Order: sequence, then structure tokens, then C-alpha cells
Amino acid sequence: MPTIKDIATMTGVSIATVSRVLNNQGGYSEETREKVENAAREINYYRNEMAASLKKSSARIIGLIMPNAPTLFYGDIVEGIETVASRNNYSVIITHAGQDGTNLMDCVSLMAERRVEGLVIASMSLNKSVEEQIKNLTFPVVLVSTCAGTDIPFIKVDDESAAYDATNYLIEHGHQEIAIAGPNLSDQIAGLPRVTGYRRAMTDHGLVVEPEWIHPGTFSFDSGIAAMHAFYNLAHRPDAVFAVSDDTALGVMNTAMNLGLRVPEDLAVIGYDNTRIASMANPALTAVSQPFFEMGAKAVQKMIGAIDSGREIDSEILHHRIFERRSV
Amino acid sequence: MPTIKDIATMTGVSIATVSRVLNNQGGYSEETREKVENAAREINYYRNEMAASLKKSSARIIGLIMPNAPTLFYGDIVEGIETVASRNNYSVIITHAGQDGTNLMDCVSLMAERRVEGLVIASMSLNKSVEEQIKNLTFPVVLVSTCAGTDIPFIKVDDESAAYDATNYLIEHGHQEIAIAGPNLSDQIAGLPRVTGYRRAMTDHGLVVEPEWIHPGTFSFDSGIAAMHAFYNLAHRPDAVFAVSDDTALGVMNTAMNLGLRVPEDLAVIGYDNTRIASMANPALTAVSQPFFEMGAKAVQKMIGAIDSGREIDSEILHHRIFERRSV
DNA sequence: CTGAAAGCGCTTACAG
DNA sequence: CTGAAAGCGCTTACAG
Repeated sequence: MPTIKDIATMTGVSIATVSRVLNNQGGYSEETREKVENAAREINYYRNEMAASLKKSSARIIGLIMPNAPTLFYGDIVEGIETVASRNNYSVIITHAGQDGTNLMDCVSLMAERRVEGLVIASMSLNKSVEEQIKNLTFPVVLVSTCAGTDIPFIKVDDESAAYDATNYLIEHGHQEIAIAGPNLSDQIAGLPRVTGYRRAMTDHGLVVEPEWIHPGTFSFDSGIAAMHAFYNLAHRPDAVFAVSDDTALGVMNTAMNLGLRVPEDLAVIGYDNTRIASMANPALTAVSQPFFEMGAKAVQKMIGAIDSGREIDSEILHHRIFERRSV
Repeated sequence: MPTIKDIATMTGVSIATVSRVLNNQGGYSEETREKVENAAREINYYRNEMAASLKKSSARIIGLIMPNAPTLFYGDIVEGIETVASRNNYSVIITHAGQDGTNLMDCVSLMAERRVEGLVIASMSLNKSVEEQIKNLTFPVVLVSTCAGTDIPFIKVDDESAAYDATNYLIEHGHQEIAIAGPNLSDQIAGLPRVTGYRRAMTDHGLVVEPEWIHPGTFSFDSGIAAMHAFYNLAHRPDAVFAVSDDTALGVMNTAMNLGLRVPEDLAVIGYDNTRIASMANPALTAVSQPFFEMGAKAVQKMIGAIDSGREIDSEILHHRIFERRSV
């Protein structure tokens, strides 16, 4: 590809001058400007960002690490991040760390090698060695829709409180026999806190929680199906379920209806995430929201603030909200 | 951040030697190797890929440009691309070109400046100036789930033929009064060809197409709702509909059921895309598939092949397939 | 087995 | 208004 050297040769000026006009630095004659710009256009010149970045030691790249999970909110997080990144002239480089974050350390290393100026890690849990690795990084890292034991800044919803509110919403709508479907009990971030919130809401209202009403899973559609089948066969059948994801909620709802139950008359269902399928379900799904686009956008805003100021990033708990539709 | 120079100073060897051991080039003593590796670990060294890329004039980056559309298949395309990219030690840098590809030219320029070695553009239509710009690029470009008038290579399904098969499937299942919902009629790639395929299937079977049975839209859920309301009020009401996306299909299905029609008994519905919501709908949606993950994966495979061999990329029409579920 | 040196394509003081 | 030169952090022939 052509370089500023080529343009310099074509126009008879130095590469310094070429660089100046291409960067609109001012301090050259109108005539020079035209000559250079024409030459650049003529040979189809594109500045070599890598070279410029190397010189300036600033690549204006933000890294994004996501799990390999075919989730519906995937795109929203990416768009939130990319939108504010590009608005600030940052590019984003994306990588996947496997379902369980197996090669998360490699991903982080790759980002460091690419000299990202900031890194966001979305929706994954970190083990000790990764936390250690991150602590030694020289650029800011922010977690989105997840958090870590240590002081790595994060942006997320308060899962326990969101689960509490979801359960509470069901109670306020007259339900007392409420089950929870789909939580992964070995997930400290999105699993356990949601069942804790659920339990707390039940206890606060003096309601009993039958052990069978807690049906664990993997946040998936299939988890919802399995949970609903189990609930249906219970002697003491719940009349409402808090599903820990929208996917799970649809599994529950569909199964319930196929079993002859009416939603919400015989069984109320509330979901979690408020992805686009919530409004596309039938009946439309009432759900607690995680604002994914906003999480991504905010993460990058804070990151850029940190890059510019040199200050630390503050964690932030984003507000959740219940979107009322027709499933309760 | 530390550089090889720091390691050289620490260990008393030259930067050349440091570079060699860090790249496992061989040709140094075991003792040197250990010294260098220990020093690197100690100071938390990460190679500066930008510098290395500049020197080698190869950044091992692939660019991806996508529309700003909150679609369900978004993640699948990205994952397909990133999976085979990372397997080949390429990173992927992603950018959004707006709903209508407004700033597509800027995105392409940005990718050129970042010195990507290949570029995939997904699901967007290109105007003349962008096509011109692409033609002058020195790295391969491949289109995914779209195509252009010119000879830019693409990977996609044959929309007309897929639409033909979808309509045909409905006919084979005993339907004769078939409508089409949701196509954007000014979309030359995903809109028009699908209505052409639909029309051709109808004609081939000697079936009439009432003008009102073609209800245009924007491939959205809402388009499906609007279409179904319109169909419902027709004197000559269709008994099956081919929806041009899964989203549209859900809009049609939900509306039909809310209007008191049974799916598939009173109204059969077939979708297009076969995204994850197809199996999560109730009844589960029968749909023609676009293999998004595969499209992305194949695009990068071909691209890397082209980068390595210097040959052109061949366009490829991927097979579509009908996933039979319960909505027909 | 190791090092000095050139060079990738830029930017930016410094000097005039 | 313009240029010569240094330098960003690497890699890699070349020489020993």
C-alpha cells in the first residue's frame, strides 16, 4: 500500500509536510495542501494507523471479551460498546473466551499484546489467576453484567435485588406459591444471588418455599421446560414462577400451556433480562430488565474517562425495572 | 509498558536475542532462554503486536462491518467469524455502519487504516461509491448474507429459491391461499427476490396471488402484526402465510392467535432465518434457515485462503433448508 | 550462539 | 512555511 513517502516523492515535499497536511495540522501553503491531498487521493492512500499508533503509543482500540454463548443480548452489549467507542474514535476488537471462559487468560494476553487502551469483559466469571493477571495490567478493565471478588470495577444490575423485586411483583399480584426456574447454583454471580433474592422476598412475606420449587438449570430455554414439567407433577403445584432468564421463562410458559395451563390465569410467569423476545412471546412476557446496551455504553464511557483522566473507574449498579406485559 | 529493550538491559543480552527467544526461534543457549523468559515474566512483558505487525507488514486482523440492527442472528455471524479467525491467529475488529449503511464508506476507510488483511461486510447493501471504494482496496473483501451488483464475492443463501421452497412447502401441505408478510420492497437483496420466489411458486402451481396477499414491511415483528391484521380483514382471507423473517412470523402468529385463529389449523405460518426464537415460539415455528454461523465461518476461511494464496475468493450459495416444527 | 544495524510508516520537536 | 532527524518497538538478514 502507498505510504506518505510515495506522496512526498510525487509532490516534491518532505514526508513531514505530507504528514502535516494529512493530519490537518496547519502551517503549510494552500498550494502544498492541494498538491498533497490530490496525490493522496490519486494513489488511494490510507494512513497506516499501526505506524501512527506506535509512534504516538496510543492505538485507540478497546478490547471486548465475551463468552461463546448464543444469547439474545449479545448484540446489545456489543452495540452499546461500539457505539460510544466509535463516537470517540476508538475501534473495538472482539474475542470469545469459550463457554466457561477457558481461554480467558489467553484472550486477556492477546488484548494486552494488541495494546488496547481499555478492556471490557462481559458476562463471564473470572478465576483467581485471571484476576491476578488483570491486576497487573497497565490499562483499565471493566466488567459488564458480572463482577469479581476483587476490586475490578464492574457495571451490572443488583441481581439479588432484581430477583427480590421480581418475586415481590408476583406476590403483589396475589401469588403465594411461587417457584424459581433455571438458576445455575454454582454461578456465584447470576445464579445464587437470584435465588437468595427470591428466598428473601418469600420470607419477608411469610411465605414458605418448598424445596421442589427451586428448580436449578442453566438459564436456558430447556431449563424452563424441565422445570415446568417438574413443577407440574408436584403435589403442591406453584401458581407462579420466577424464571431466571427470558429464555427460561419461554420454556416455562410454552410447557405450561402445552400442559393445558393458561398463562397468566393458571400460572403467572415473570422473566429476567427483558430481551427482545419478551415482547415477542405470546402472551407477551413480563420481565425484569438488564439494560444491556446501556451497560456496554456506560462501560466505555467510564473507560474513556479513566483513560483521559488517569483515574480509577467506579463500579456502578444500574437500575433494573420491571416491564409489565401480559404473563402475570 | 515494558519492551524487549528492558529485558535486554536486565539480562545483558541484545534485543535481537530477546526477540529470538520470545518468538521461540531457536539458536540460543538454554541458559539465555531461561534468563530472558524469567525476566519477561518478572516485568510482566507483553509483546507489542503493533510494532511487530508494522515490521512484518501483517497485522493478522480481519475487519467486520455490520448494520446497527438488533437482530437475533447478529451473534451467530460474529461468532462464526471470530471462531475461525482466532483459530488462525487472526483478531477481529468490528464496526457498525448504521441502519442503512450511512457511514459505510467511513467504516471501510477505517478498516483500511487499521490495515486489516481482509474485510467482511455482513447483511448490508452497498451503493455505487462504496463498491467503487472496495474495488480499489488491496485486501480481499467478502459479503455475507448480502451481495452487490459488481463482482465482489459473497456468501449467501439463494433468497428467491429459499422463498420458492418455503411457499412450495405450504402448498405441499395443502394450502392454496398463501400470503407473504413483511418484505421490504425496495430491498433488492432480501426483499424483492423473496416475493419473486413466492410468486413463482404460486404461479407454478396455478395458484392466484391476490394483490392484498402481499403485505410489505421491514422484516420486523411489527410488520408481522400489521400484515396479519390486514389479512384478517380481507374478504378472501389467506389460510397460510410465508413470513420473510422469524420476527415477522411471530408477529403474524401471535396476532392470528389473539384474533382467535388456531395455528396451524386455521392458519399455517412459515418463517425465514431459523434463528433461536423459532424453536422458542409456541407453536414452534417451521422456518427456512439461513446458516449464519456457517456463513461467517466460511467467509473467513475463504478469506484466509485468499490471503495465503493471493487468489480471488469464489462466491458461494449456501444451502438453505426447511426446519419442520409445528406451525404448518 | 550472539550482536549491530537497518527498516517497517508514521509523528514531532527542533531549526531555519 | 518547510525539512532533516530521531524515535516508537519490534524483526531479520548479515556477520562473526
